[in-house]
Amino acid sequence: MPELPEAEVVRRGVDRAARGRTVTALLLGRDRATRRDPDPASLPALVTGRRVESVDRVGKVLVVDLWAGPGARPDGVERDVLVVHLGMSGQLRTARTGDDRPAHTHVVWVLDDGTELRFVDPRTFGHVARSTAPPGGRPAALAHLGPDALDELDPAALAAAFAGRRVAVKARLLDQTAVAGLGNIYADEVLFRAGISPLRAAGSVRTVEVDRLAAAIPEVLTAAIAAGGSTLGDGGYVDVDGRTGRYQAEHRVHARAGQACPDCAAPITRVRLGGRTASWCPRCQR
DNA sequence: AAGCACACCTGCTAGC
DNA sequence: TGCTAGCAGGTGTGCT
Repeated sequence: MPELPEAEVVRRGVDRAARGRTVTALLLGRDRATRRDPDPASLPALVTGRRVESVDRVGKVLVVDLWAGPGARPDGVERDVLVVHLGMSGQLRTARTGDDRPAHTHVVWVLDDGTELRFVDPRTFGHVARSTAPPGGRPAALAHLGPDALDELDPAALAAAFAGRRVAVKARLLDQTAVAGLGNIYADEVLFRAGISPLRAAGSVRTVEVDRLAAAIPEVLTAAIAAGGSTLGDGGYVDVDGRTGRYQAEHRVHARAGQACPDCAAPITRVRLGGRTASWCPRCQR
């Protein structure tokens, strides 16, 4: 479910709830949620007693920075972090300690103020794992990700990601090693706003088109964050307080096959592309 | 070696 | 009403 805007809305909620708090216990449920960690059994000992210094984001992945305290962390020290990937169906939810936990709660951070943070993930494509990060840098576990679509992408970086690639431009946008943060919803939306067909070979996109796309990406992502993200029909995405997003009302093409294009009124088409569904306007997008 | 299919899961919906 | 097939926001692996 969550793409960059949803991850960012969740990040802000986790930051509000957990930054500065000390973790008094880490409870692990289903093993699969920690399958990417080198030694899941030792995670509670690693995390318990640590203070949440910051909650960051790279692409769709959240980074919870933990410091053993008690004082401020000195500069220049390698950081222990937990990376949290929400996968298709993952949620992070805050609640009072003692409240009933929903089904599919796989990881619980018990905090020192009587609240807890829960990782809930029915489809179990998400995960929680430890990593380490250099001062001010990215965790080692996220080294493979390309530039963050909101914070690190510029026209030159996007052009470099496309150069010489014969793969469809939408598939390239979904490749997290090329650009980190776009998923199926926002890839459809940014291509529409840039007037580019999702089926075009990435390497065939001209400079002027790359520039339009590089401008559309932060515009769409910023607007989506401001609207609290996108919650599609199944209601799967909610923020830490259980609130749904509102950006789905602004979608121009995603999941609107058969409806009229908002710009030209031609019917929006859906095609199968790399095992996913792409929605686009064949008249506006060339 | 880029690009592709597939596996990994659960839940919901559309259709019979 | 009840069953089943198909589909869903993602990504790591292994094949060609």
